[in-house]
Amino acid sequence: MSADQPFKSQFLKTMQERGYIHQITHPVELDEAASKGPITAYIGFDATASSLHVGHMIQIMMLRRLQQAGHKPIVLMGGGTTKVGDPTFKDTQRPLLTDEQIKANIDSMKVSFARFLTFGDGPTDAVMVDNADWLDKLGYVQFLRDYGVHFTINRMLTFDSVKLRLEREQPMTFLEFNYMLMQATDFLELERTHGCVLQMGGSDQWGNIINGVELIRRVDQKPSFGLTTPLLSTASGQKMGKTVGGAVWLNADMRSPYDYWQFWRNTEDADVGRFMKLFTDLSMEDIARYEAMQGADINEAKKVLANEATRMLHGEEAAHAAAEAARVAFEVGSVSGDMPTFEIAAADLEAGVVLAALATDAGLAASRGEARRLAQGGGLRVNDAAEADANRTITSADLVDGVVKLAAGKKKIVLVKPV
RNA sequence: GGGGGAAUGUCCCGAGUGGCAAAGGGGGGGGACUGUAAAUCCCCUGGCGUACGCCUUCGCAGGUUCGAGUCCUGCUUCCCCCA
Repeated sequence: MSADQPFKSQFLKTMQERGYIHQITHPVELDEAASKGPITAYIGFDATASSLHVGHMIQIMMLRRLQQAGHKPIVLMGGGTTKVGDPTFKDTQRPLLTDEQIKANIDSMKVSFARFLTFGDGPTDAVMVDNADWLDKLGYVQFLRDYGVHFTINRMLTFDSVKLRLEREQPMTFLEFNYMLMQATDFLELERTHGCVLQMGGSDQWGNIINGVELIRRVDQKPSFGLTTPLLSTASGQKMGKTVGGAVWLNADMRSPYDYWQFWRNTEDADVGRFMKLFTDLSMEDIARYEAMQGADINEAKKVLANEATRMLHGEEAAHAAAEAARVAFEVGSVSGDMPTFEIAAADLEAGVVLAALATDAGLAASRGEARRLAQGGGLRVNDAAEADANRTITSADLVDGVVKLAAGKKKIVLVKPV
């Protein structure tokens, strides 16, 4: 964990210099193991949504670094744990997902993983597993006898996740309390079936990861390791990952490559270097050059960051198109076909549509009232002209080059196209 | 089992005297300034309607009242104390 003694293994060296490491259970031993030969490591992902989002990127990138350094990554999908439902959000009882939904989610997420990892049967090829495969089969009594004996309540109560809850006098259910045991058995299972020796995750997972390490040591008398990443926030203290218009999904059908590019383009100055290290494959030397940029020049670095990040996820072509669309939109002030579009029946447009309704349907506002407020505040623009009256009708007379350009604020742009 | 508290604008925290679309934050959105950044300042933040307006909201279900987030009854969930 300390930066004082340099790591020997390529993997940890990279991890450290690029800023992925927050804590490691046994840094020296892990370094030793990783420098001797290929090791296997895993990260767990929930299957609650049909797409991963940028918040998952740091984890995905860790697995990528692992594979790049000649080791074997395992993607653990929480098919089993998702079935129970994450109890952390106790306020809103989230509707439980069906087996089919979970399966569909996993399939859908796999697409994104495949952009960053090479899957297959080779020694360093990534594999994907689903903890439903073993959690579903657990017998309660058997589970208690096999694993329950290795956990003391005394210790479990010392974990931050539990302690915080108790201090705030918030309820913690027994189910939730058992969660850490289930996660620990995941690690044990992977250690036995795949020879997995390392679990990685966000810093909030530290306690859970330790439990797994501990369990393996007690049950199988084998060493294993845990590594966590720092909590990612922007330089100004915001939680990383949100943007105008909600979650930044990785799947192209949920968030366009254009939006994804925009997300990275809007990175804060102070974060550019850090994000480049974490989210691109650029060399440390290149990054150092970009990091040195000052003032407005740093915008060039942001473009590079956006290009690289988008290229990895959506491919070279999509990245180019997104960059070009952005250039046209912001630097030329014109329109480009790669901007998000909203299709409307030509007949409807011919007849005329109330602007507030159109802006709402096109996704620029959540309701007509919001569109009205937006217009009154001067944030709604039609063909680049601010329009304070959201009640005016938009007709085919407003078409410019075959589209009506609607914008909410400076960055949310939608082209309305008659079909 | 007994006693005492709590649930508020469906993003979160949180004030609330019988007249309340309901204080104040945070978060979010927009504008100004800039560099598609940060910081700062200003505006907005339940839905529908062009509008006097209508509708829906304060755990759930009833009741008192011209009128209830506010009073009464029952229920649900959570917290604390006693057993």
